[in-house]
Amino acid sequence: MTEQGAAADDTGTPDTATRGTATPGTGTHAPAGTDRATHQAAADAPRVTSKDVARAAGVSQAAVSLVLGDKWRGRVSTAKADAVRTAARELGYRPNLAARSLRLGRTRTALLVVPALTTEFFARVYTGAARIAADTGFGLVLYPSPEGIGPARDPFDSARATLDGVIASSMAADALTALYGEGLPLVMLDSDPHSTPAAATVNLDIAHGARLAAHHLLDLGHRRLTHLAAAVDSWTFHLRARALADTVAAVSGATLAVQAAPLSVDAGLHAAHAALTAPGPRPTALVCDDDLLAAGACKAARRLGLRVPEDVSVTGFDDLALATAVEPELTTVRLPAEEFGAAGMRALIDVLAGRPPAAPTTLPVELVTRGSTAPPPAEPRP
Amino acid sequence: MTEQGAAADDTGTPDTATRGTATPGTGTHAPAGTDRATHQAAADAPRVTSKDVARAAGVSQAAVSLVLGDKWRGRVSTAKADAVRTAARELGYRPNLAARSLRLGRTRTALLVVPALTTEFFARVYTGAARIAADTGFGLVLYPSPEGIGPARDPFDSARATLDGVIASSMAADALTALYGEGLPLVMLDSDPHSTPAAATVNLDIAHGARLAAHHLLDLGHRRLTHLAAAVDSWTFHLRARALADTVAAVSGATLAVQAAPLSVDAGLHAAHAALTAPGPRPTALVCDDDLLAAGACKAARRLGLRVPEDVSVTGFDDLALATAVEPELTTVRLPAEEFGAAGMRALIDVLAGRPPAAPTTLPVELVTRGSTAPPPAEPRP
DNA sequence: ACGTTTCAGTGTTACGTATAACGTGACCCG
DNA sequence: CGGGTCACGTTATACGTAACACTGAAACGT
Repeated sequence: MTEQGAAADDTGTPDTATRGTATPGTGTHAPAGTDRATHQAAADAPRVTSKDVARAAGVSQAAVSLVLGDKWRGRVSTAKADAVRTAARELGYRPNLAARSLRLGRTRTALLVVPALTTEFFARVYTGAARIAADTGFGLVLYPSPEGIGPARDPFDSARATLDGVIASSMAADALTALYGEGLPLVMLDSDPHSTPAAATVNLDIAHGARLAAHHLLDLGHRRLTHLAAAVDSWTFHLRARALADTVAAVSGATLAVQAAPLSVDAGLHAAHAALTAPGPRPTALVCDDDLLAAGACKAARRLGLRVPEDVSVTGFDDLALATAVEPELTTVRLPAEEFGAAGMRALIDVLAGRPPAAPTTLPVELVTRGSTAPPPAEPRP
Repeated sequence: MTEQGAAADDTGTPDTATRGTATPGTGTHAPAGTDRATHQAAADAPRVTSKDVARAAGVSQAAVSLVLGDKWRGRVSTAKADAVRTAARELGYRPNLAARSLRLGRTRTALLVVPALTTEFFARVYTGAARIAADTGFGLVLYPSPEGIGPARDPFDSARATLDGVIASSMAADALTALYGEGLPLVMLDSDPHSTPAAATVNLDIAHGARLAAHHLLDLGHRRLTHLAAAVDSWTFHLRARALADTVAAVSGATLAVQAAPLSVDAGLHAAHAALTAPGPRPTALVCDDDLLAAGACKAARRLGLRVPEDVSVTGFDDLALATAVEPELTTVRLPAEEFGAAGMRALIDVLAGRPPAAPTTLPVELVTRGSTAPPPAEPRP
């Protein structure tokens, strides 16, 4: 599968193999097979160590460490401290993170476990977490789901040695079993606080979002709703289902059916088709667990000759870019994805610093009303 | 672990600080409330080192390193090698990556530089690269764009010390200036092979994709096309523009206008509106630089009372999830995003291993014909 | 004048790994 | 039978950093 690009060679690529690359000293005559010695790809970097800085500044290495570590108050004179700092700057000194990690036993690196990164939602969660990680000098590495990553080794093999802590989405709960008991500080995103032994928890106010969506539709006059539910066994989706059911049940005469589907446009299409063609009175509103399902639902409705929102209303969840790309634009529950990730990272940093983690945070969500919802069609009176 | 209170040795220091060990200065009278010292969140992990394995297996630490590093042929007996391996397994030994990196001067970690991760395309690129990184025991860290990451320090401050190599999208060219000259092996994704000094290059056959889209529309009979061009100064978009212009120019009587827009649904909407309402004969086809622009273009067309594809055809680029979420589904150029990232990672690993990088790869693209393109409306004959 | 505290530093060590350098016997060959 | 090779290991570093333990002075209080 390596040589893939043989097809479509009409590009007229320069076929001359004479590549004027750098790579000096490639032995042209000797094939040599594989050089056992490291072939010196690009190791011309004269590494600058703290000892070099010390020599340049006329102090000891220990003083350099003190000054650069900002622990020199009353230990090093201001003059020498300045000398150290200018020397470090002029030499372009960068501390060797491997050595520091070895010494300190900490790596300032965290792991973010998400079910899948291609999901725009989790890409945004990552972005938010990475932003504040970068601001605080942390690294953030990703573990984007067991099925996405292929048959790799246990990704936590090296975790204990490499990571200071973990932030995990409850949607990746299967991966968590591998972590459990590893003794790593763990921050959970959107998980049942009673079931998971986490050092801290950050939640989105999912139940409130579901209630907002339900109330919106009920207020418009809808009485027959169907919940296009994610076929994912996860806390956040259980919450949505329950909040939806409770809200609908509170309004007399309203019913809530449920149709499960994996999280994709296509699955949404099929599930909505099933819901809209099921025997009995047709639902007038479809409440979907995310925007992909909602987009699929809109397609299904139109294929059945139904107009959105005149004949059937649709709501989504997440407010992805997709929500405004489809027509009509989706009424959806906006989740603060970046802030979600950022809050998770902040909580982890607190835990690592030994600060008592802030009380379990719950981030507010909001209903964005767009064109995919409207009052139900006039009921045919029998 | 010296016996502290044994006797007054040569120093003759009085017992002013008899407990020179942990927690200095804990006043016995103080209730102590919250210890300022590290609060010991979860540090009960009894780290297993190669020395522990050595002791358990009855060999020296060096032998453990040899065996586990698979360099023991003719140096250690099979029996002892087995003993080492079982001891390592039973103790749950995990090599300390920080120590290894310090010793070796390599980290087995690469950096992927992308313009933005929220873009589904680059999320997929990352996924592909991460998959093969995991398979080969590499780490992969992300640098998701200067504007996305906030006012962090130069992310390459620690790069030289932490990274073995870099994979960079040409769309993040501004970030590359910081890298240039750092001496890190660099693999470029989709860049002009003549302009960038990279150790290896992996390209998508973008020009071919653009030609496919243009030919598709020209074959359907379109003669007035407008290119909704990304307002991004990047090699890949220059390529699209040129290939499009060349292909259209080759068909007599066909014209190509250009309308620039940032890469978003909204920008596509506005740009398409401008293109469709510009003075002169209306274009019958809009060729968009990505699917977001195409989705916006569809919205603009419909708001002007034009049907897609009957009145105006639209093509996209990338084949994102969005392409099948909108209606009509988008005719688009599918780019093998995961394979793109994977090829980049493979190339970098080759470079790092000292193997001559495979010839500049060009990955094939393909046109996916869906519902957003059709023959142009019958021309009103004056 | 004398102990004591503070200032301003330096010497040294350990973190855990990989490998070069250094022995051992045992065996083989001339 | 002596030297040389081989098979099998061990000892001893070095990587770069942070922090502990210590040391001269100078300042300070009485």
